[in-house]
Amino acid sequence: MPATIPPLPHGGSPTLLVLLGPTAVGKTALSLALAERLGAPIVSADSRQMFRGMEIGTAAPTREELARAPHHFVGTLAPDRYYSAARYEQDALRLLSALFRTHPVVILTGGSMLYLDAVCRGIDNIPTVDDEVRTLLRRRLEEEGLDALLAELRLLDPQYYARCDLRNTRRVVHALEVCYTGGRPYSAYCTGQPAARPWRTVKVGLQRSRDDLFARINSRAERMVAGGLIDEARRLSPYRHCNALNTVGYKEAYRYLDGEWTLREALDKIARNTRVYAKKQMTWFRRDADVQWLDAESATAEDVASLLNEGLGIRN
RNA sequence: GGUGCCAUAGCUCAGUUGGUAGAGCAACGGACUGAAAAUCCGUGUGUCCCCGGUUCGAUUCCUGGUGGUACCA
Repeated sequence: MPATIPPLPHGGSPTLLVLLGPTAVGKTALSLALAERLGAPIVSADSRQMFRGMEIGTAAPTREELARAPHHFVGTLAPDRYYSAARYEQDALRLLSALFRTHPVVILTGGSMLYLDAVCRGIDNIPTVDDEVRTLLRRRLEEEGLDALLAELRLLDPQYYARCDLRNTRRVVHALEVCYTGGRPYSAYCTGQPAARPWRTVKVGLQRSRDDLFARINSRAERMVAGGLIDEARRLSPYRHCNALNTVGYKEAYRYLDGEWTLREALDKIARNTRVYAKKQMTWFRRDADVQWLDAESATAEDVASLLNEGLGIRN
């Protein structure tokens, strides 16, 4: 429990303390120490830890860890539930407004890059795609191919066509879905303007040397498998085609359960794909100039807390 | 011990009728606006096992060696 609750920093404005970094860097441990030091609740920004029953494969906080501070958005969704970054933004904003009524500081921690951005900067207001439109476009993609859809996108939204990754089927289809659902070009909804937030945001990133991080990822993969990841995947197999299970760790576990890979092969791939994921996260985080980086090996809750009092942070 | 086959990128392998070489995976870099642990894009990093020989030129052909592998003893 918190020894002292520090005075409201920055003239009393509520502060969202964002603790980010690649997977396995050590966010959970530091977030708990911080929560205790600041008396702050923890809001998870992890697109996979939100689902129930995926504790081992997502390295979710344990029962003991959860007991050390109030947590939100951990294990709250059924695995077959549709979810998205935009829904997360809405859910998180609602939650944060409530939490700030009683807490001067709230900790937002996780590695889901788009989820963090959704809270910090916002996602433009894009219409929700009709199921009918979605089904139709998927069928047309199969029957007519990507080129036909590209030609259509070029006509309907030349602006997006010009900057779109034309090989990325998912993006092309989504842009068309929005065009048809909203009756306006997809790019018309993309303002790129950061949303205003009624709180101060301080972003702290945790860093480790690549060798160090990769060694932690490798040994964590071993521990997951030893700790029952395969059984967990087996229990979740009714949902294996849901997006929740389109996740590093489970995909490889199913290849093993299907007899395609040995356990050793699956384990090696889990470690490897987790390393690839971590690199992708670092690529994303690196370009964010608002992040203040700390060395994960030596950073203490005290170090992070002191950043709060320096008046640094982003005000939208 | 004998005979055959193999030795090329970090790994699995392709290829060069003799003109110093490429795929997949990994690695490295990047993109990212309602599926984001998702989806997609870019980059070849090499004593072509070693010593000789033939040749204008050998990773490629030939002698020998080393290592591996299969079969026969």
